[in-house]
Amino acid sequence: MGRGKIEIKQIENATNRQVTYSKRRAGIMKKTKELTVLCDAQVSIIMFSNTGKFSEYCSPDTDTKKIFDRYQQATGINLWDAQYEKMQNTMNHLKDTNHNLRREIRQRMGEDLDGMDIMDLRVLEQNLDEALKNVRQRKYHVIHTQTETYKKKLKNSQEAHKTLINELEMNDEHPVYGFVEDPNSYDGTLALANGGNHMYAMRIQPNQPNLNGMGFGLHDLRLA
Amino acid sequence: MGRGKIEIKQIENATNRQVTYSKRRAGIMKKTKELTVLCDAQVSIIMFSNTGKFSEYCSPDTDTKKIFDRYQQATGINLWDAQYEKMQNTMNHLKDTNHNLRREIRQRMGEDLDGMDIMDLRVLEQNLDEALKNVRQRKYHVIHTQTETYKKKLKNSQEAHKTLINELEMNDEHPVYGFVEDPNSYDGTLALANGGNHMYAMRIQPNQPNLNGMGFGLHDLRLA
DNA sequence: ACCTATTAATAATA
DNA sequence: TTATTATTAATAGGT
Repeated sequence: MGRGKIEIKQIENATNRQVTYSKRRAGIMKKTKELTVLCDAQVSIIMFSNTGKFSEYCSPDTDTKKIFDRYQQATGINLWDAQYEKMQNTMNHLKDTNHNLRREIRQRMGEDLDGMDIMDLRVLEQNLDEALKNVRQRKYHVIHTQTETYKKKLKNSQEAHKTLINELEMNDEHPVYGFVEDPNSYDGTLALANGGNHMYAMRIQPNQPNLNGMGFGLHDLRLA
Repeated sequence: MGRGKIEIKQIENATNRQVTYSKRRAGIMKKTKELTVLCDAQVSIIMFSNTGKFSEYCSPDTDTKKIFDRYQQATGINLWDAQYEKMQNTMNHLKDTNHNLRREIRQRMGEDLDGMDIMDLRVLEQNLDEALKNVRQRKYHVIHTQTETYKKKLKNSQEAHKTLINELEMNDEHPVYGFVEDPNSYDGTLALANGGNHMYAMRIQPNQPNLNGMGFGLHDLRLA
């Protein structure tokens, strides 16, 4: 159906190929439209040319997604649903795990203990006792470290001052006693080293303050 | 292109329609195959006839899913990816939550405390202290309840025995002292009411035993 | 993009 | 469904 018969094999000349693609594509689309009208069929065509050009046809009264859904039904083969279901399972598993983790935390907070028997409670008690010891130990360690740091800073500061004042005295030969700091003004910090359990007492009751990242104390344990 | 020209509108006669569908479908498929060969194009055709009959064409060196993936890229409109991405986000969020819950539990176990400052530690300490009190209180409550139950059982049992023995005495007029139980043989149970902290001591050290469902103590906190 | 000789598709029919 | 064939439609190559 042209000025000569052609062999059905790849057209070498790129321009010719492009022209033929356009013409024949138009022909197929036209035929398809006619088919849908004449025979009341539902058709989806998706085409990519050699050069990546995209074109599609879809019969009226439907859309590509619907046709594809139907295609999946018809073929039975369905990669998406498998993937989807797998994700759904993973998600449910994560939700369950989270739920259980929240329960464990509630129990570690001394709530939700109704389902536990004596053995459970004894294990939990011992566990909490150990934890408490660790936390106290760590707290005292941090306080001690911090106090040492402050002590050193104070000492350095005082020595810097002394040096400065000595220099002033050397230069001016007029002692300036007013600039000597009272070491006791730093004691607010040192008080922490002695336990200082009263210091932030009033701030402990309200909602958990900003803590270490998303760690201890920031989850709504009633969720999931 | 037939024995006469036809108007492009739905063919009323069902048989005719069916015949035309078959013929024209074959024509379109043939043309499409030719196109893919001549022009090196990638095409997917999905067709459903009036009567629900499914047929498809897909160019060689690819498959319908690939073409559809490409279609989604080309159109940008993509219901599946949107859904997929949404699930992925939810999943990531769940994983994060999971991770944080595990960390909180580790901290409540006295581990992973390096990132916490004095305030954090103080709050955690107070929280654990409260929890410990709750757990102890609950433990004693459970022990007390259980002990009371045993006491009642014991009492009932003894009374049942007495009644029985009385009845025997009445009937036989031969007292049977040997059957009177020694109430102190039940003291193993009563001991629990007095704290009994030594009783299961040797069983506490090994791996956490079966606890309340999936609650306290069953998660691998290093995961996620 | 248009033209048109030529081939291909297909409507009616069996 | 398949085969035939008169007729229309598609299109290859040229402009």
